[in-house]
Amino acid sequence: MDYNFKEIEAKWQQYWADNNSFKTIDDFSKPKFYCLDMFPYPSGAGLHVGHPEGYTATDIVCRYKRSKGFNVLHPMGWDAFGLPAEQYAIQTGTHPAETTQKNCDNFRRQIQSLGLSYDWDREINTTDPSYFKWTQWIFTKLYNTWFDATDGKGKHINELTIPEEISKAGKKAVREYVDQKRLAYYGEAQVWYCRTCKTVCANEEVLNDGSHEKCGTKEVERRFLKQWMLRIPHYAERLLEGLDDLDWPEGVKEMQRNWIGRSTGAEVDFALVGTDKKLKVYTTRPDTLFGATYMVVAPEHELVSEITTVAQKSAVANYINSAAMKSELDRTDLSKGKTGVFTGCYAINPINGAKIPVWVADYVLMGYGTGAIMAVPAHDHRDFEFAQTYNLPIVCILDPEEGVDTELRRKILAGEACWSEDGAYINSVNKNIGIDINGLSKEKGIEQVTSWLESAGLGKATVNYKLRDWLFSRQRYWGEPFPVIHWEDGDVTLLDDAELPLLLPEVEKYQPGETGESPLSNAGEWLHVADANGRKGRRETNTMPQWAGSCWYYLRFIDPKNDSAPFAKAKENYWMPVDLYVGGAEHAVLHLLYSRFWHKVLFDLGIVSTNEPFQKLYNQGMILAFAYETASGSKVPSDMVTEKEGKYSHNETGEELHQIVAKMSKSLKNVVNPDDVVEKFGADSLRLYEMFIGPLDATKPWTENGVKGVYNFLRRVATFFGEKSNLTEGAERKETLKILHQTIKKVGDDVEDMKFNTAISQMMVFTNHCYKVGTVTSETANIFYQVLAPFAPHLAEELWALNGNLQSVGISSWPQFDLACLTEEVVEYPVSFNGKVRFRLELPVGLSAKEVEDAALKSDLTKKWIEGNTIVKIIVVPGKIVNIVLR
RNA sequence: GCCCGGGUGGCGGAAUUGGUAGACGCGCUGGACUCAAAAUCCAGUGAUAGCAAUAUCGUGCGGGUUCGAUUCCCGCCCCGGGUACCA
Repeated sequence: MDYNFKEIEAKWQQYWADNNSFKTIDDFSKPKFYCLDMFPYPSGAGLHVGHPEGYTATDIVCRYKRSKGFNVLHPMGWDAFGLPAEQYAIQTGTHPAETTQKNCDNFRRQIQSLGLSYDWDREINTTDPSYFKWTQWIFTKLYNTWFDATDGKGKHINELTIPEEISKAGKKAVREYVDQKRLAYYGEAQVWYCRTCKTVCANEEVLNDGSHEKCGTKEVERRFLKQWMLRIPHYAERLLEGLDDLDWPEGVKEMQRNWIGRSTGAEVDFALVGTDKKLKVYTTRPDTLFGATYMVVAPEHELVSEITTVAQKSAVANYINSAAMKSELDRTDLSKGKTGVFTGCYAINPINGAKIPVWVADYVLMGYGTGAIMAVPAHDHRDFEFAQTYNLPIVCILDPEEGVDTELRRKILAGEACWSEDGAYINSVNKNIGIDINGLSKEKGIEQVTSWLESAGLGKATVNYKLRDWLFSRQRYWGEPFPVIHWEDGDVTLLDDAELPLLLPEVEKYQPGETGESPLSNAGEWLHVADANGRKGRRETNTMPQWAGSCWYYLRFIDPKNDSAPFAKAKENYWMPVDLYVGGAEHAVLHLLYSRFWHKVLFDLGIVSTNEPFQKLYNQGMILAFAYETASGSKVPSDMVTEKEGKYSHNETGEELHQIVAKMSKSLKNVVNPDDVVEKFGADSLRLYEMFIGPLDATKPWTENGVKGVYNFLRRVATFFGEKSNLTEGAERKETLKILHQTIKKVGDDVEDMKFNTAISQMMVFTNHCYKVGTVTSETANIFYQVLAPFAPHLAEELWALNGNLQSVGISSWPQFDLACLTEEVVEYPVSFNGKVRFRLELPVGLSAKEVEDAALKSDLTKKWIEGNTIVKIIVVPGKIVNIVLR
């Protein structure tokens, strides 16, 4: 048989479509397997070879699981809100929905051409009103939820007890109180704003030199704007704990832990001299209180203006101004050194009564802890650097003892060097208050000082997180509108469920408004509303960020057409959690943290039945390409490169180039389009190569010769098994049976372990064997097709049908391997002398160690190797190796 | 700086409760077929020495444990990713 992949693939794709082969039925009696791909943003560029990598892997797992009797949910959809379609709209006036539709159609066509077994009846699109209706609905749930810290659980806002003094203070006070508790709130936030683009931009879009990545101008400034925020830090502890039981790559879990950034320490109050105010600091090292020689507050700290003395007023004001002008990147640039200014105010160190100066410096950040610190320069590198710059006292209270060399220790004790590790306390006694931690180690010190602070009412043990409120609004057109109305009297209300979805208005221009307002502020008719009493209101004009739609899409796949609920409870109960989630590592934190957060809120509200959404996560590695660069490091496009005997040179200059691995890029002309690969080698070859190129989680370069290699394999399969005379009836050769059953076992095990590359190599070994022996039985062939089917489904179906099977290979059961076929009769023992293998000895299987030893000693070859030496010891590992130690 | 990955032939990669290093594929070399080429099929292919049998070396570097180390331990080097004044 010729390997006519075009014909074969078209035929079977049609067959699967006609027979609804991949339709998932909600049959609750079967064991379920929910296998999810991170759904793509349908860009205008179409599919990249990186997309089918993950999709093929999950497809193989799904086809395998189906043949093992599982009810498999394997859906696909589009994360289709996003900036590119909107920018295209600004340039051309094309409605983003139109662009999106076109791109989705193209993505769908490309994905379908790969023979992936998705249930297309469950396709979803985040921009579809029937989808974002429920995104808006979930937003209203977040808005109407508060976090009860006592129970560690989110609850409906109706369950919030209003303190009596608040209710007495009137309606406005009550509303403010409640708003402070909601998981979603509308508040002032400091954001980046680009005057050229007339829009806020993300931190990542502002480059090192203070210019805006998108337009290149330096018209970027910080603005305070009212924005929607989500109180994700309330779930910090839950998000942290939840990680422990997840089957995720350790690296991803670690990144989430770092992002959440839990630290334990204490809050300590310092009295301010000459005022009745207190300055509250957060520290992880309350034990070093004796070494606190000054304090620092962030420039934005509310007390700054109050505590600054008249003499220091202008210096402080200047400093605050210049700090405000600095970009975040300047401010956090460690190489630039620390700056600050004295406020003129002093505080009292509660542990020893010392009067210490209060400074303002921008190395202290308002957003973490209390925005103020006690500085312990002897034992904190940042404080040390600052103290050196401004000649502030450095008092060592922790002796490193034997931990360092004598010179360094001398410096540390003299306050000339900084020591942040453990040691033994010195100078840490205050008899008046009964504190003496001298000689203790760090752990004990922290414990004792903290309990003293608590008993003295000066502070308390505190847990802090780096995780911040999530800025949840964008000044964009192409996003989910917030179902929110701002009324003229200052009231804010949400639409009723019955009024959802709130659709996007048609607008004439997609350009943002003049004052940092979203393009929706141009939509006059949509914008202005009035209630029954004639009260006027204005709709929220910001839209939700792209994360919103992807936060819960895995739930919608369960019941995508439900229009009375986001999903039916019974179905959710059956399908959740997701058993396998595959996608790129770039979502290690944001998407995966955001959706875990939403999921936990929904769990608390009784809307979902599992505490976590994704039980097992697997990150596919990136697919890169070879690129070429000159000795000086400049890159050369692939079409300018000539290869000769493993050396590369420039077509025109003849300069020698060396091969590197880099991201595919248009400028390097090394982008691979999956369409071209399918056209040239077929979908099965593309699928197989995506898996054979290397381990799924590794970063690896694409090579066309590699595709040829797997194409060659498939062609050899088609040629061998397509030839009727190669298939016989009757009993199979023993050796063929052995390799066949090895293959069944290895491929099955490897699929379970996501080791697809070695599964394929085993199938190659089997095929090479078939060529060697010339014929196999048709039963052997059938079994091989079943093993091949998850990987190269089109070819497997074709051969399966050719062999007389009437139903799809996809509905057959995974073959059982027979242990009896795998057992060897002889073992080839490597015999080594002093660890070096010298020869091999064939022995019957199942001999005892003693029998193996005797047999080895009897061999003439052994005698030869022993000659002139004495045997010290003989090690026999039955079934593995013989090692004879000589002297 | 800190955290997490990873270093194995010319290349992508196999093999770890410590037990024959280099499966499978690419590339390369030789042969068959062909007027020739492509395609295909067959054989070889870690390095060095040798006609060969064979020997020595060999999993980033330096040590250690062991009968035996790619695998375990200690100390380094290099590459990739994440993060960054979080007190």
